[in-house]
This record gives sequence, structure tokens and C-alpha cells, in this order.
Amino acid sequence: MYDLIELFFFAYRDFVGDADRLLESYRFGRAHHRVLHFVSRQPGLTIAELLDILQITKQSLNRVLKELIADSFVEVRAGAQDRRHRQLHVTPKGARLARELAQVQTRRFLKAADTLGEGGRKRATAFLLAMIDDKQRERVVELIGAQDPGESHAPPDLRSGERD
Amino acid sequence: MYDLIELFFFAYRDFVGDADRLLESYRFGRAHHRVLHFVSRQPGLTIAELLDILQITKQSLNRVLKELIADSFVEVRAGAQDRRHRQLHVTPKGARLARELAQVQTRRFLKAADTLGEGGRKRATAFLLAMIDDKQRERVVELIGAQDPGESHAPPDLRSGERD
DNA sequence: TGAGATATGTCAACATTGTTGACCTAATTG
DNA sequence: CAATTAGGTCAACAATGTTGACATATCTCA
Repeated sequence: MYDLIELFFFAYRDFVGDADRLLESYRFGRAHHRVLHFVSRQPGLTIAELLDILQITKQSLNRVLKELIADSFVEVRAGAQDRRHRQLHVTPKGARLARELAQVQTRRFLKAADTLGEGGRKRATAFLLAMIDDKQRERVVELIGAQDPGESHAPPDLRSGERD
Repeated sequence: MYDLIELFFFAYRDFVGDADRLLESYRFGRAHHRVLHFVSRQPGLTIAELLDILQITKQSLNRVLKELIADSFVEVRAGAQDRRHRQLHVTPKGARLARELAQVQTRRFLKAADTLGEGGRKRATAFLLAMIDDKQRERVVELIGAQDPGESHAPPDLRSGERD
């Protein structure tokens, strides 16, 4: 399986490389990307939920989150029921960057799917899913299944008011 | 493609997590792992070749390589024809660790292949290969195709006159 | 109401791994 | 011998992770 080990390494590197190049001009790093991505995907996410997804410490999260907020890519609101919670949302500017980032990475998937032909995407999904820890898989399925995949006309998830 | 983006992220994280846990007891990090892995895969690799594979600076490489050498996981020999070259080899101890690391990661692939059934491995390989930069792909193919996969008694690759 | 528990923020120190830039040695090559 | 090449090393710095300690706001419950 040496070849798979190496392929995974190179493929992941090229995959994140796409985003890295884009992020450079904003002087952001991968950590910013991850935060922006998940906040954009799950509007209203709280700090605790985000920590749970990223599996980093709050100090590490806070460093990048502070910058995203200072630069108006992410917005914080107090929780409605429990005002201790911080609900994170992307601003229009943040949504735009998140979309751009997703686009370059999507392009790579599309090209790959094209190469693989019929059913390529489905099988890639199955493969990646199978590579995830048993204990994490269910949670990840929920996470990615929770939202509609992409460009469809899905209802904006009660997003709470931000629109371009 | 949001789901694929996220799946790739989680899958890669769990994948390297396996090795991380093992490396901890040796007080090594991922950087050490990568070096050990490629040296073990391509005995006689030179510094320049390794830099080319890893795409990091020689200063960064040297930091971890020095430790691997000091702890006798990797061994350096002067090139046979050109004594400026350093030819890197794993020691028996290094080979053992490299094998252990490959094993935990292989286990994950095997489990995934099992889940996916017939042809799963082949398609996973195709997918990962398709995800690699066009410009890098050929080189990667050479890299992973160059060596026999695993435990066999392959001839030491004629690389340049260095012999045990 | 007051005492905890909970969610978050923040300060400081440190580890790992990447970077740039400068400079050094040894070996090869023309 | 002079220039080039392969590699080593020092120093400084950046990004992102960690631990530990402590502060604040808010909620919950007796």
C-alpha cells in the first residue's frame, strides 16, 4: 500500500495548495480557511461546535478567528436563547471568499471526476468516507449531509439575514 | 462539492493521525515521518532528491534529518562517484519504524478497501492520482511505480554503486 | 438571591515545522 | 586554479499547534 500512502500525501498537498495560493493574497493561512469554510457552511455555528469540528484548542482557534472578525470576514452574534453562546456567521465579504476557495477546490474535483468518468464522484465519496475513523464517520455524515450539496436552490437554512 | 472538500479534510486528518500517535512515543513529528518514509522507500536517495520530493527548504529538512541521524534511524554515506552527494539509507532500526508506520496506515486502507469491495483499491488509486497536479503526476507515477510494493527482496535499485 | 457550572476570552510560554538570507566547506569540473 | 555544485549551518521570523492559568458574562438550580 506504499503507493496509496504516497498518493494520498501528494493528492492532499496539491488539493490544499489551490487554496493556499488564493489565501496568500489575503494574508491568511490554512487555519483561517478552515474556520471560514465551516462557518460559511454552518451559519450560526458556536465556538464550542467549531472547536469540536476542528479539534484544536480554543486559544489556537481564537487567534485566527480574531483576525477574521477584525477583517470583517466573520461576524459574531450573541446566542438567542443563551447569550453566552457566540453564533458565527460569514459576512458578505466572507461568503465571497469562502465561495472562491470552494471553487478552486471544486475545480480539481470536477477535473478528477471527469477523468474517472461515470460514478467517479460517488466512488470517491465512498472511498474518503471509508477512510474516516469509525467513531467520527457518523458525525461527519451528519455534518456534510446536513447541508444541500452546492448550487441548488435550497432554502438558505434560515441563515439569519446575510445576503450578498 | 462541499462534501468532498470536507471528506478529504477529515479523511486525511484521520489518516495521518494513525502515524502521529505512533510517532509521539519516539518524540518525532510528521516531518520526521515523511523523511523516514521516503528514505526507506528509496534507499540511496540524495538530499537534493529528497528536497525535490518534499518541496521544503534544506534548512527545514536538515533540522529533522539531523535528529533521525543522531538517533540512528537514518544513515548517510558519501556518493560513490560524486562524493559531494549524501546517500541516505535507513538503519535496521529505521526500517523497523518505517514499516510500523506504513502498517498502521495500510491497515486503514485495507479496511477501506474491504468496505468498498471489488476494485476499491484500484479506483481509490485512480481517484488520488487524478487529484494530483498535472505537472506532478508523471513524476509521482515514476516515484511510486519505481519500487516494488513491500516486503520483497527487491534489488537495491542499482542506484549508484552504494552497497551495504 | 447566591453559588456553581458553562461558554468564551486572554495572557504567556513553548514546540513543530515551515520560510528567507547569508555564509561556509568540500568536492567536482572545465 | 577558478567556478560550480552539493550540502551544512546560523539566525531570525511566521504560522499554527500545545498547556496552564485566570478573567468575565451568563445561566441554572437550590
